[in-house]
Amino acid sequence: MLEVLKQYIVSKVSLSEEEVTKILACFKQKKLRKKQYLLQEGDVCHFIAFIAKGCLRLYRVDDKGNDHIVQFGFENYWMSERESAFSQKPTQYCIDAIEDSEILVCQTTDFMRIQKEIPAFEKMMIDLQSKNFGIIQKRINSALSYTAEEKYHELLHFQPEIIQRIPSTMIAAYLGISRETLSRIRNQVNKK
Amino acid sequence: MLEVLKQYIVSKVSLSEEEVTKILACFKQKKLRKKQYLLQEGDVCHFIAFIAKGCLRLYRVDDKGNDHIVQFGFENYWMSERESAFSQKPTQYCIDAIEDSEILVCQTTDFMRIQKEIPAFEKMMIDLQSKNFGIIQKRINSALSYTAEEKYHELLHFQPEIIQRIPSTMIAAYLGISRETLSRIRNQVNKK
DNA sequence: CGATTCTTTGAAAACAGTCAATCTGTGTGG
DNA sequence: CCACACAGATTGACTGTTTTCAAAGAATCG
Repeated sequence: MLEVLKQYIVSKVSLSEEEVTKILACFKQKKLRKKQYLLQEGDVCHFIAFIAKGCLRLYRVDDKGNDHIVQFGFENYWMSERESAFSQKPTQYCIDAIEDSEILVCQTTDFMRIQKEIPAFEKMMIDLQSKNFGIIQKRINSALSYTAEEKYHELLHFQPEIIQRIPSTMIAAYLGISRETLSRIRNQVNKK
Repeated sequence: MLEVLKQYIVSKVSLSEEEVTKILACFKQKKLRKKQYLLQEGDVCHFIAFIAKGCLRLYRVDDKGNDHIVQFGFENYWMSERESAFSQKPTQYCIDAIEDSEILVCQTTDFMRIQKEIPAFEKMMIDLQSKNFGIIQKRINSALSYTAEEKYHELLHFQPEIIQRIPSTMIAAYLGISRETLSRIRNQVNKK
């Protein structure tokens, strides 16, 4: 399972064998069953996780009990709640597994340390974060400007993996529309 | 004008006089007239700017010509289009001044350099970014889950400065609702 | 002061949400 | 292997919200 992370790292940056080993040493394997929590509202997030297999979600539950999904994570994605991890304050979000998953977990403190020790690794993470920033900006944009149908088509076009793998209730919670509306849109699309 | 940035920095981290001078040396003053662009769609963003006075917006124009505002920036805020700045690719966003403004501009390359040279400064920026991440996550959440009226109330509560300073057309573009709807909501609120 | 831009208001139409009922598929236990 | 229960997905009718369009009113700037 560590092998997946190793492959991921060497594909992104060139590091010595030694450095790679040092990085991998900070991670612990963990298996998550479907629906199992990795982080719950009120916890402080002390980790960053790499997804070797499966898929997770980061979401928030509102007063009425509805959840709103901020982000999905699949194989080769990182998952964390940065706000809490940096501020060391309790989070308002949850993370759980959508499928049985295998992840590699690193404590925030260790993660900061290896970033400092291995600048190339730090650079990789900074690049990733700025890319992420772009994605999240795009997401704000589409949430603000698109109709339900347009949101669905955007997803179909840019993240078809989500549509294939994720149950539709969750897709609705990700797009900010009701299950029923999503269902109707799907039907229309299929008829065409 | 550099004084504003200096005050900002020393209030956040403790640095030697020398280090502060080194940082300030990377910034150039620039005045922006109201409506003047700092970044246009298609440009590559090579800078990060500190707002000493005034206010700016980061936004995107869609196919129909409507703009959608991702972010406002006031005094003591940083403004940049990170995605483009990191990837060195043309941006899809615009930045312009909402009021006559005074900003301090630093080239991305210089900025990266001083971050490396002065770790405390880097830490300050990383902290800031994670805080920013939290804000942006909250923004996704409210865009997905709130009605127009709830969005307005949230703004009134958490960012009253925006309501006081920004013309309402732009507030609507920020909340993802039409000007007319915003106008009606304002009226209802005033009557109560 | 005139011109332009921004804001408000009304009425109709489009859109999406809610509720309730039905349908589908999956897995479980008898 | 079947019957049943359960969760998820679909459908229809209705309701409520938001947009759109058009027109009028207010504010701002040169």
